[in-house]
Amino acid sequence: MHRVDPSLSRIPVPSEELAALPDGTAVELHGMVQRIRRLSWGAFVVLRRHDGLVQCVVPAEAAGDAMSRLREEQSVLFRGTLRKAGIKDVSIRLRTAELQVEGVEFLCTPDEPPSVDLTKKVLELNLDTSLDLRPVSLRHPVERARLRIADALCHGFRQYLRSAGFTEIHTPKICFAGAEGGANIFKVQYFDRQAFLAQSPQFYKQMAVAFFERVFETGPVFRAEPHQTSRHINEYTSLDLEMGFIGGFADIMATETALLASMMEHLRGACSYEIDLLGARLPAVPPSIPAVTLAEAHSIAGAASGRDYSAEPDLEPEEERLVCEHASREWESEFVFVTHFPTSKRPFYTMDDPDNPGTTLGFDLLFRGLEVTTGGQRIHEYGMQVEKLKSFGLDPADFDSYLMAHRAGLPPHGGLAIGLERLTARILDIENIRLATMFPRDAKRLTP
RNA sequence: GGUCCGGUAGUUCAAUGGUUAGAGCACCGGCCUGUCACGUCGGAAGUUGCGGGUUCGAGUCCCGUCCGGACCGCCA
Repeated sequence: MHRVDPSLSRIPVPSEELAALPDGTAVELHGMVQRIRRLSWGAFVVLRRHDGLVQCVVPAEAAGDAMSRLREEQSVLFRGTLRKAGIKDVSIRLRTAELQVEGVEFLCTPDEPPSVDLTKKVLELNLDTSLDLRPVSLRHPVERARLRIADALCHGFRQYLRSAGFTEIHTPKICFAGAEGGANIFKVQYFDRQAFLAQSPQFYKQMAVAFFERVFETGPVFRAEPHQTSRHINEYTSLDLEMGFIGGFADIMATETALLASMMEHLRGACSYEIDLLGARLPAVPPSIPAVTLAEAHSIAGAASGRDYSAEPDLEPEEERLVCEHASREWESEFVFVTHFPTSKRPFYTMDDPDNPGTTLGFDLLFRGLEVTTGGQRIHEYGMQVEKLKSFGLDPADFDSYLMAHRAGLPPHGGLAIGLERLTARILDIENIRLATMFPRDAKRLTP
């Protein structure tokens, strides 16, 4: 037996701390070689570290044959001293100092040069190429910065909800039945039975309301729909929450408003480098996000386009854009809630509005022309839920384990789900949400 | 699933139906150089997605097929 050496648990020094070190401090930096500019006396080597790029000065005499062995995408360990510098390149994170290298250790040299030019300021790849080459293309500073934004949003989501009395849960992704119904569910072989991939943590988070009152989850959900658009993928990250003891569905919208404000504040603080690099324009979350009914949304969109949408049971993508433009112009909000979708268009667990029969206490949140959230108040009474299942043509017996929670009593509750990739894409003004996804899954893409 | 658009070098793109299909970046070699999208000279790099057809001649026109994209349906 031997014990693990605890001193091996080293944390890479953040760039902010490097920037604060006095001139001449001896440091060791590891990383991968992002780009090399060879000069007569040596080379400038831009090192890709965990949190950003740093410029290193490698004199020819620094380490024997190091100059001739240097390659892009090598893993290296540089020993040297920090020196003040004024670096113009905004893709470099540490701009006030550089590493004067005195010793080089090569940890790994790639077998082939990268298949795309990672030294460019912007990786100008076709979407398909970028996705095919994901293990390489994501090494580019701009490409990986998008995922860092998504990470910060996720972190902000967790941080706010934990501070607001929510418990993080982890629900199964292999399920007996789907929450949303319909044919858009992936079947999987589960030993000798058929199971399904979760379309949503809906059932489980509702059950959890009875024991944790407020819960959230960040995890994958799966939709087997053959859609082929810039805003759909078949596996996406759902930022879910569910909360009990609500006074009405407006409580949920109010919670999302505070949540989004907190997430943006966190993002601004955690990702200033990435925000600058990507030229991201963070939205201001108003103290109160405007809300319109579906009927009002149709009327706003109709006035803008001259078309009549009033018979549509749902919002068309064009309407989402028009309503957002209207909200931005007239109400100074890039966010807008749309409420009261028809009963037939919302899942069976959605509560109907007793004051407006045929419509639901559900909402969508539109942001910069795209639906980024769906939420609503759920049915908490057993009898009401059984009746609605039947009216949807479903057999309550198929939902016995779900209805067990209703029979045992549930507080009035509701919740929502934010599409992480969609939110990220709209914040960054990315055309296709696949670029806000590390390894997107769609009808035509299963690798990498 | 429907409609429309596209597929040329590793990559991003050019190329009236008419010489040997070109350019930038990357790559390889030389020169220069505290660079920062470094500069400069040269080199290598192609089954024009695939199959058929029209034509004296097809990257280009036609048909089929494969792959991809946008929009729609559906949804976050």
